[in-house]
Amino acid sequence: MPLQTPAATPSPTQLSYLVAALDHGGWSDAASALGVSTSAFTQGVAELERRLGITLFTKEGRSRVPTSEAETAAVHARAVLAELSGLDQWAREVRTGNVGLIRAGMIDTAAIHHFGETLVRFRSIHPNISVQLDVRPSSALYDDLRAGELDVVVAVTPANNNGLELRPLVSEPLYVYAPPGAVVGKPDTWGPWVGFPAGSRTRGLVTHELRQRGASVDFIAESSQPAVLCEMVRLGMGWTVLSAVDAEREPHFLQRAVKQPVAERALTLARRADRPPTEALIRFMSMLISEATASQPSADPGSR
Amino acid sequence: MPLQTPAATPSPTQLSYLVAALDHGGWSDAASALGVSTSAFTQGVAELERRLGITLFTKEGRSRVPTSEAETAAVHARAVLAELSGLDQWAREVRTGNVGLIRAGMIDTAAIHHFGETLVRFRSIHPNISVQLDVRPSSALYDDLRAGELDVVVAVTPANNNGLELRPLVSEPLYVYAPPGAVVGKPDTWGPWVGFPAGSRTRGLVTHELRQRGASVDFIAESSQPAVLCEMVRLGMGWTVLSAVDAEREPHFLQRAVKQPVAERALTLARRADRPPTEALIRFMSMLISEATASQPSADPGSR
DNA sequence: AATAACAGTTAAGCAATACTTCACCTTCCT
DNA sequence: AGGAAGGTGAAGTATTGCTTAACTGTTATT
Repeated sequence: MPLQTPAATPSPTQLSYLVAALDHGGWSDAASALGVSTSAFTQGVAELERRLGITLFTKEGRSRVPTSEAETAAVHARAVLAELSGLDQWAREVRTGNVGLIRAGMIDTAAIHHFGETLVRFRSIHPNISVQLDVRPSSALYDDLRAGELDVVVAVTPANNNGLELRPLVSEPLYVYAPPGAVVGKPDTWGPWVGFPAGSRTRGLVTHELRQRGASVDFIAESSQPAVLCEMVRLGMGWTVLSAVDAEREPHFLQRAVKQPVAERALTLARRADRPPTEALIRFMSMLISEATASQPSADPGSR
Repeated sequence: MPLQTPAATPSPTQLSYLVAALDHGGWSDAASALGVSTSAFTQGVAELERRLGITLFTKEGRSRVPTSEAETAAVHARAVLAELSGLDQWAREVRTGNVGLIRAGMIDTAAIHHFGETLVRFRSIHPNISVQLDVRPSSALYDDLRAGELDVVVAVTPANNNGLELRPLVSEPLYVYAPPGAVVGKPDTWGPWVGFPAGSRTRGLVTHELRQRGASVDFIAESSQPAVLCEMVRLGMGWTVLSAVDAEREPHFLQRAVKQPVAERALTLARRADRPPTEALIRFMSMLISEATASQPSADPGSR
């Protein structure tokens, strides 16, 4: 049974014929305004009448005049076409990246210190792109990114970039901070520590570097919030390793125990490689990238 | 150059696929809900994405999940479909005759005496059918009917029914009315007359019948309004010939000068034969016809 | 690890649609 | 009467939207 659906609904083209017929003097006039032949127009109107089951025009001399039903039908037709062109226009704006929704995730350092101003500026430049920002630890962000809950993530460079497309953004030196009054000697005298939770990217990095230097890796307390770690150090609970932006900032200002950084924490921009970025997302990412390179003049300071 | 228009607009079918995809769990589910194969569904969604130029779904394992754009697009899609189904529903109501517009024309006698109540009742039975009533002399009504300004007319039976479809409604006897105190003798003593304007159907009829009886046809005043003619007669300006419903009614009540009618004026229902009546018009006409035969029990009063 | 079930895709073919052009047909105007 | 104007119909073609059937990649089962 190859019959598809004879009880067809009016096509947008046919509806546009109807409104054109009412807007213009005659059919050939209306047809050429739409850029089709009068014949196509005739057939289109006839088909519309068939589908609606209503006579829309009657012959009057050698021309056609609309019935009173045609006027009412045209009201509906115009409404349909208006909605349709609304859709069309929205699509065009999405394509050009003027509107959109970006679900972004960042670790707190990135959201606050590195890209806080960038986010504000992006929103002011693109008021019709709504940015939903999720601030959480790196691993949670990568999980959500992989699950498709997030479109883009700024976090500590992950171990496996499986299925992700990465762009390096900034590199943060990590320094050792000791409790007030502590004696800072050789690395093997450092500790005990407070730090990010076991399993976090930064914690792993720090543990590795401390071990290399022969320091203890005895963690007696954990928190994923840098501010909390700072406060613990100030209270004398232990030592920690943090980025300067996290530690040397009011109201929890700490002094570096050692001049040289013990590690480097690289922040990357990540998105799922398998889903094409929207234009809005592309704009967002390029803004992050350009701001990052601007604030961090790359690895060779002697250039130029 | 056979290329028609590659920048196609989304089809309603495709939009319905989008909303179905968001309403149901998976695509095959949605497809079967719409009564099409999953294959058709896949292709439809793909085509919609192509036409909009926007990625609406991404692969997630072995299923497909909507992007944030899809949700917004669906809002537009739903709007379009709602308007479209509004059109559809309106068309159905017009087809069944529940809604409509009827442009009717009647001579005043018909509008007031014969079908006044009918019009009121029709409006109360069919509140969504709007009846535009035009009350004018017969010839003007026929002109407008022929010009397509009116859909249906109740007037004095016309001489030429060229292109019209007629249905007899009622037949009115016309009586002679004389001024108060006038002596009523043989027809050749009647007159002078006041009557409908020369050229009107009734005037022609009356003139013809008076002439047959040997009466004068000396018209000294004209009006198309029966009430005005009555008043002229009461003021002694002349005699007239009117239907009983027009003449023997307050506040212009006249007494018949002669018991027997001098003529019969037939009122007919007329519409253009070349344009198909809407369902609403059919209902209107049948109501007029049934009321007319009810009030005028046909030519054989002894039946049953 | 093999296999089956599942969810969606792709290919091929077909019917309907929506155009085109060209030859009409009517009506109106001169 | 002759021609222009406005619309219609037929024939042919491109595009659309559907179907079935074979296929791919993922997830669950054994």
